[in-house]
Amino acid sequence: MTAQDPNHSHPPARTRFAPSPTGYLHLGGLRTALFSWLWARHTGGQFILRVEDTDRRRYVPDSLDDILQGLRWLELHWDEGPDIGGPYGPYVQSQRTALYREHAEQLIASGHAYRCYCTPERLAALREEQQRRGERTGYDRHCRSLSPEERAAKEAQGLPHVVRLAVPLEGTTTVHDLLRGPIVTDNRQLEDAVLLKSDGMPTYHLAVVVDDHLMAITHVLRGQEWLPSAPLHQLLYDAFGWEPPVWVHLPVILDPSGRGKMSKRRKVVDGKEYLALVREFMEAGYLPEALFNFLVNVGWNFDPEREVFTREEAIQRFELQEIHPAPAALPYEKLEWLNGVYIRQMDPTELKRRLLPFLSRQLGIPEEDLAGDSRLDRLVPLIQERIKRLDEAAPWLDWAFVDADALPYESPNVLLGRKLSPEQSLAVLRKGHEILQQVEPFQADAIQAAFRAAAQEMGIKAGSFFGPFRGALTGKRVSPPLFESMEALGREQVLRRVERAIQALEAQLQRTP
RNA sequence: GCCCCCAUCGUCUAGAGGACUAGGACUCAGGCCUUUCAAGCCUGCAACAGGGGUUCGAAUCCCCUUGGGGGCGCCA
Repeated sequence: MTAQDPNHSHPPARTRFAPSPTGYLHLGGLRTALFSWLWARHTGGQFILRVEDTDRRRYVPDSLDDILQGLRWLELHWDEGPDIGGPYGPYVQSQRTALYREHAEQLIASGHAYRCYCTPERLAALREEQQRRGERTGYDRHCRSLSPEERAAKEAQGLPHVVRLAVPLEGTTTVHDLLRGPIVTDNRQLEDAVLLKSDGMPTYHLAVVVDDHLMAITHVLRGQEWLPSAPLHQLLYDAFGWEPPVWVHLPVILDPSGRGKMSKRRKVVDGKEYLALVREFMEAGYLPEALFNFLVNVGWNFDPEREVFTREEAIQRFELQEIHPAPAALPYEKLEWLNGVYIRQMDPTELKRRLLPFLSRQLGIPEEDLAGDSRLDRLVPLIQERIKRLDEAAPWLDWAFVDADALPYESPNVLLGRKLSPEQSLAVLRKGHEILQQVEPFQADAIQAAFRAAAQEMGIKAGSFFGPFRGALTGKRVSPPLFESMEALGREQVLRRVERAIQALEAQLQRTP
């Protein structure tokens, strides 16, 4: 049995998702969280949430809520985290600053790090000069070679300082990425990165290494943009004498045009708008189970012959080694299709329940009123196979929730049957009105049978005969199935609408004799 | 500019040297069904980036080129 055997069992893994509260959750972040969660669940381990809030300047107050909400929406529940605690807390980096300082001191003492007193101005000037000369930008290690006397003098002045990693001047550093194998970096390509900022906060490099180790994280899944700094992290693990976790650098998600990393803003390509934030997908009426299914199949493949699967099945089959390391553009049309698949296979009662907030908002009707409206129970199954997103239901159903008098016949053409003149359409409506008054029971089958008979009698194709009623009922050319819609509306409303349509057509004929 | 990663239909992907006439899905096109629109069913279009090796045999292994992506902050 090889390590790549899908049936190979793995020891319980501890994975984490470590967002920074500097912006709203986007699909790239959600995918990283999803894969981390999947691996923890697959191995029967733990999924940890940690907040990396060490950048005070970029902090966005409601972003953490947004992130937690997004994860909960997809039901990626964490076993340890800032809100629920756990044995390795606290899970918020700003509450762990003492830990980082201690570890930075430890590195200084062991000669793996040093204090640097260079001012931001000096660094900016240095970078500018390097760029002007076309050199690789980076710190020139000015403070690394300070003598003890010089250091003491700077200290005596009380100068602000950072702590930098003393990268070996020679040799190579090897990072083992699960998907790519060993990656060897010449240490001369590496910078003496800042570990502790002058405000006492750690940078990502220090914090992530200290926390992942202290929290006993076994597998680090993160975006590929971290690959270039992974050697730094390896060096830190070496300096501390710790064993690094398994690193899995996930392929970046490209924006829909396929060029460039997906941004956090919705993107317009060829006139189509592509969402980026998880909250936008929620608001647009995508189902979490569909988004879950969709995201799992980008960068990994559940089964070459099967597109639709449950989360339990995904947990069971998921394997880190099978992740495809190439960057991928999100196939949005596939998400649209998948969402439709999930809507269609949903229990209609459940669909109605999920539709309520959307219909309420879009139709301006309180949710409670809609929930108790029996018309909706009849109507929802009719649109179930016609919508791909929950926000598409309202335009299919709005006509049913206005009074007959309020229904606009904006284009008189909606009242005309296909290939029928206004006069013929009027005759059809009058005939139908008669039928609708008498037909018993007022149910789809009975109405349809009567209508078909009438159509045949008049020598009109059934489809053409039905057209004027579709318009009369809904004010639209496209609607849910006609007879079921009639049944849902009830005889009285249907008759009033047909009467109004007859009046409208009569008025039109008088105007244009 | 320097460093790194990646490379199969338009897109997401299957493919672990012979089972490849390169499979599936979305999209698109055509057809069937039909009460509008959908849904469903059927059919079709469509890819191994290029060049060198290795091998009896390469989509698969190696090298180069090209292309794409990422990174080079007291951001994460």
